[in-house]
Amino acid sequence: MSDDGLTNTVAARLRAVNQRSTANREAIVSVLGHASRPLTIPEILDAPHGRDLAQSSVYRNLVVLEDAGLVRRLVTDDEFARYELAEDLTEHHHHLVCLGCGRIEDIPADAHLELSLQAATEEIERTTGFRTQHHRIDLVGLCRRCA
Amino acid sequence: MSDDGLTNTVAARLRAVNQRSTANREAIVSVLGHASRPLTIPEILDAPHGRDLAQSSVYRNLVVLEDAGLVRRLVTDDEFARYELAEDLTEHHHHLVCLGCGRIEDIPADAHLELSLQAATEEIERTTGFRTQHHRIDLVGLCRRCA
DNA sequence: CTTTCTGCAAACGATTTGCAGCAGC
DNA sequence: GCTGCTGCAAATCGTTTGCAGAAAG
Repeated sequence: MSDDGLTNTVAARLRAVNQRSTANREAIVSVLGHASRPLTIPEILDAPHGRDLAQSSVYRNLVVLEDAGLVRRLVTDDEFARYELAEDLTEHHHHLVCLGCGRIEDIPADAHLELSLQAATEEIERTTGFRTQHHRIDLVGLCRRCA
Repeated sequence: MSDDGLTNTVAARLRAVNQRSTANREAIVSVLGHASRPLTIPEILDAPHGRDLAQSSVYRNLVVLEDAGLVRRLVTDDEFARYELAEDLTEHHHHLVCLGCGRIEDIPADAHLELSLQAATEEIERTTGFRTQHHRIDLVGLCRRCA
């Protein structure tokens, strides 16, 4: 999505949940939109955005952005939560989790794998009554640099 | 694995990392071994084990048990971390994560899905240099009761 | 102008840690 | 008997929250 299209989507979805469109919120979405991986809050605070974000505002705004369906929160084994743009603003992807440096990288979803998972999901829903909303696939190991 | 076999494995792996075999540690492993899903620390404390575990000891012992390769720690979106027996003591499985009640249930791995994922993993390792140690697949949605 | 957002500083709560006494080996 | 485990209570630290002033609409 173009930066402009993204800006419009942000404004629209915030309005839809009765939240105001503010410079802080735009800045946070912009930072996430330019990353190829989920970011921690320290990383968001350190990223350049032409304005100094207060930590508490970032925490509060990420909750709002998540409610608005603009952002997804991930939790992993390390100390900080991580945030990425909602999948309908990016592309369906999975994650490589590095045990060495703690970094998480996005990886595009594989079509054949998605089909297998969809078949397995349907079988599970049939036998358990579970209603799937989305899935997560993570490969956990060591990235090239840490290997 | 039988309860006795498990007890021996626990003793052996603790010894291997220079840790003592204690009643608390056996009790924690036993509780996890009788659950069909990962448990939080409050759940472990509430489970009957014929002995009163101190919260701090449970936290400390779970770290030791994880080091010994007996237990795996999971983190999800809710407030508490969850613990389950290491996969070589159970069977390879994936998780159903319920957004309603927060519960996580084990689900056996599907052979065809595993093959697809293995193929995708090899391709990813080839192109990125990532070294996979294990993977996670979660279905996130609502369980039968919460649907 | 009114309502909501922001930044600061204080509160919260899951997890970790210091310490003195008890248990594994 | 040493050494390391246990329980208690206090500390830690990522995250949340109360409040007074600033910005969105």
